[in-house]
Amino acid sequence: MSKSESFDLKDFLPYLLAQAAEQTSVEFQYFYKTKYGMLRTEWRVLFHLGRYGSMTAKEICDRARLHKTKVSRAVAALQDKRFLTREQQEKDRRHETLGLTRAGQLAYADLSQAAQRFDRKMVADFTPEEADVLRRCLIRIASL
Amino acid sequence: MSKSESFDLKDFLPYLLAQAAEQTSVEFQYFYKTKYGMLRTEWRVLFHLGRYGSMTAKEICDRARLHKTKVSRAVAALQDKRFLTREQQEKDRRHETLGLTRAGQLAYADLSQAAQRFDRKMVADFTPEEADVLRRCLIRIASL
DNA sequence: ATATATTAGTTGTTTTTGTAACTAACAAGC
DNA sequence: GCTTGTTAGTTACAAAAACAACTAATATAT
Repeated sequence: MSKSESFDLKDFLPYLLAQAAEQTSVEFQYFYKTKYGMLRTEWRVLFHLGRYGSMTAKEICDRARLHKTKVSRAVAALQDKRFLTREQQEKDRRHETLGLTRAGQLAYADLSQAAQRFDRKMVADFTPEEADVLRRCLIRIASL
Repeated sequence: MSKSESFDLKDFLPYLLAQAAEQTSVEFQYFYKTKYGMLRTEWRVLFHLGRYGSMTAKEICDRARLHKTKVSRAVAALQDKRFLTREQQEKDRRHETLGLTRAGQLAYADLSQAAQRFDRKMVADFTPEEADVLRRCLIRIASL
């Protein structure tokens, strides 16, 4: 049997990663999409503001590795939902400081707790060693 | 420090999976997109036909866990590129058997070898044990 | 035999994403 | 000052994905 015949998509890491990511993404969507009508980028932006406090869109782009147009649209959507407010900075009016409203903070608290429970539940399927290896491998791959 | 404050997106498995999948996907795109002008679904369909031989669109849907509209459009695109041909089955004219042309087989050979090299290069960043755990974890997560 | 349900596959419409071009504000060089 | 360049953010348009509705062929039940 030649090498090319024995090779299978099921062994191909990019394929496995895509399938695994898709699977968990669909499951976790229940929390931000069904409950809050958010898109994935919106949840990520909300998370960054909730976790690290007020910051500008640019800072979110850098920290979350998200393109500025995605962030721009997510911010607009979150503002529509009354989850965040913008405030233009006086000394440099190009910057606007983004901050969560009370409703935004509540959504963050709810979602981040759901995320923690979700994560713990996923990890529970593996031994601590496996979970540790998995996490480290993913971090390494993601930061190439 | 409360639990919710110590929790970070960077520790959240669905996030890590998405980032890792995105990263490898972008890299591997060079082969099927830049070289052959294919979309990801097209490459997957091509792969299934190249690897397992002629079959119907439905069989590809089932094996590749792909929605029928995606497969339908990928098949049409691959046909436009002269990579596959369709043949209606006589005993049930709803089915059409899809098969690769010579050009399709060459593209498959090229891409599947590129995939193998890509995979080996990724795995080389890890110990055999790590790679093994990673693969097994991903398979488990993907098949939930 | 004919009405009903299924199945394979396609097409159309709406969302979402990606990319590039744009505006507004500031900074630097001369 | 006034060009030129940069940066933050938005907008507009094109590519792609998601979802629903559709056609055609066959199978099933009465």
